[in-house]
Amino acid sequence: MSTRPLFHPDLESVTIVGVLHALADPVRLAIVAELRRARDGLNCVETINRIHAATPKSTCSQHFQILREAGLIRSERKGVELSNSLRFDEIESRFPGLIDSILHARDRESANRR
Amino acid sequence: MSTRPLFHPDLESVTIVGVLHALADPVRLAIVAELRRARDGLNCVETINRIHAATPKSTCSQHFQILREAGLIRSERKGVELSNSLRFDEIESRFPGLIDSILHARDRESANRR
DNA sequence: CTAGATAGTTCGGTTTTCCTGGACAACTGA
DNA sequence: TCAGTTGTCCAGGAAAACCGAACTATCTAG
Repeated sequence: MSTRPLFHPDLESVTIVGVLHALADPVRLAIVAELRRARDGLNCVETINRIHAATPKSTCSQHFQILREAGLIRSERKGVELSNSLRFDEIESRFPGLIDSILHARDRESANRR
Repeated sequence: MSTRPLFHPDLESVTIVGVLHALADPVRLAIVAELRRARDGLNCVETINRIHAATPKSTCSQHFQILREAGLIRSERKGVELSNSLRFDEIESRFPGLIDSILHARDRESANRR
């Protein structure tokens, strides 16, 4: 793993278009849903396992990078792994209700499919 | 203008990922914001004028197509033009609160920029 | 300390998607 | 019939996504 510092935009430079783009992918949306549910940070592998996605490592790495640079998640190095968590309170203060209304919409869709 | 029929997905096959992808573009998001505000259908040129976008015609045509095929707007031919309107009530019944929370987030962002 | 295993990243090539100018089709009004 | 307007289609080039393979960094067992 590289030791290059992880870039996290500050809240003011988080954009809706960036957020929507980051969420406009089934895997990334599932990652965010999972991180929303989780109490503590989750590493990438664990997150991907939980959402039952068979996505190649390099693609996952990219997905997390996109989420991070959109300002949706925060990733801290913990030894070999990253501890990823949703920047929920921050996003909530900038765009109240946004995340949950999107996640709620996703839940409704999968509920309908059954 | 072609006379080929315009495809509109029915409500059940509208997906959040599709919706988010359609909205993850500044021009398309502005179009939706404008159509949300408008009482009646707006044609493409008029819509683009109102949002002050200097976007080439062919690109606009594609933007409207993407919004239409994501299920967000309905377009009816009225002579030489299209009358575009937001499928607000439908989307609202499938994904309650989604559209407005996204548009609200967009408003907040542009309010902050001033 | 070394070997092996694990977590992520980087690189390069392929595929896919996006953007746009230019030609075109359909309608309208003069 | 002709000019102007609205929108679509097409084809290219540009940009972004995807993914295998090689690599780095860290941890653990022996």
